[in-house]
Amino acid sequence: MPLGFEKHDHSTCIKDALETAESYCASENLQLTKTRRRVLELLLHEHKALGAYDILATLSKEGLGTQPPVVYRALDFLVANGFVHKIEKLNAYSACTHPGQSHTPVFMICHKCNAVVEAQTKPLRGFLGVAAKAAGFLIERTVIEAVGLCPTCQENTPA
Amino acid sequence: MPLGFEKHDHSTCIKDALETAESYCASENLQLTKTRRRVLELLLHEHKALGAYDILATLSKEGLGTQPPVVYRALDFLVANGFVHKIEKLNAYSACTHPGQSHTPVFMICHKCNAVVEAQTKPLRGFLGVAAKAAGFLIERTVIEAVGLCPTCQENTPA
DNA sequence: TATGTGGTGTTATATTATAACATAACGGAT
DNA sequence: ATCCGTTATGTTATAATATAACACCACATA
Repeated sequence: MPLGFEKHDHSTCIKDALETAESYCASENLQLTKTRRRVLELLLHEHKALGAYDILATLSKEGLGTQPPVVYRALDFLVANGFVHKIEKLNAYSACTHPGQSHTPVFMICHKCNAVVEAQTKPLRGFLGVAAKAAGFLIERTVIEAVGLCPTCQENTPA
Repeated sequence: MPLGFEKHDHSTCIKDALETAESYCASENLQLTKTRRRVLELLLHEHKALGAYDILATLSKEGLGTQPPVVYRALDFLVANGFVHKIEKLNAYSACTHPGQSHTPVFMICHKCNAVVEAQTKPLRGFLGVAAKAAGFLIERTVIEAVGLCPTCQENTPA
């Protein structure tokens, strides 16, 4: 399965993700406005997480707004609708690479190059569910993040 | 297994945890100074996460320091040595309830009453490890947090 | 045309965290 | 005993992240 640290045709993956977002918004009567679309695009261009203020700096240059609420509103929309995830460990945001699929995302964060890859691990949800059930806890959302070294940075950082 | 939302003898669990911390520090030549000890104590008194500035407010009343670095330094020490965990989702801190045991902690966070319970789920580490291995990723730390409703709040919040 | 809903613009502020530099306390090597 | 490295504390200032609150606008529809 495509787990993400490999090279790939990036322009295609951006285009696909934008199209998916557009058609989903159309079907759900959601407005993918100029600023929202641009924020999603900026995040799709990276395989790393961007801070809200990094994004705001770009929006600002492009005349799309200068104040924090501009970017936080766009991010709220994108997160609420599953196009973007917040990486809690980094207080930063990353485009969803499995849009449309309901999922319990797992993020692998390289602390050297800051790459962020979103993996799918269905069994994980099951195990968390079992632990939660034993405690009588009702899970609504999960945050699962692993911090470490991506394959490339392991090679360049020999033990 | 004791998963934590049940009632228990709280004064005993605080005392035990402090003693464990003390003997560990003694054996490792770590200094559990007055402020560090007090911060750990404050966190042990709660089964919820406290923000750094909440803790600082108490320290300040007690004459243990008034500036942010005071509490962040104490928290850094306690986190680095495994006595306290940071709850990333809340930007807050919670005393470790399994001190001394090497573990991949899983937190269940009630968004109604703010209770935080730390569970142990060994299999989870395994599954994350498998996913990471498939991606060639080397895990160093993990953040696993579930947000939802604790048993008590489920009862008081009928569907 | 009135009214509700959702989106934007803007000012101000809250919350969380760290940089940087000075001082102190202690232990071991010379 | 003094020098020096290490660790901890005190303090000022500021950085980084996030939200409250209110005014305005556009559009749909009753």
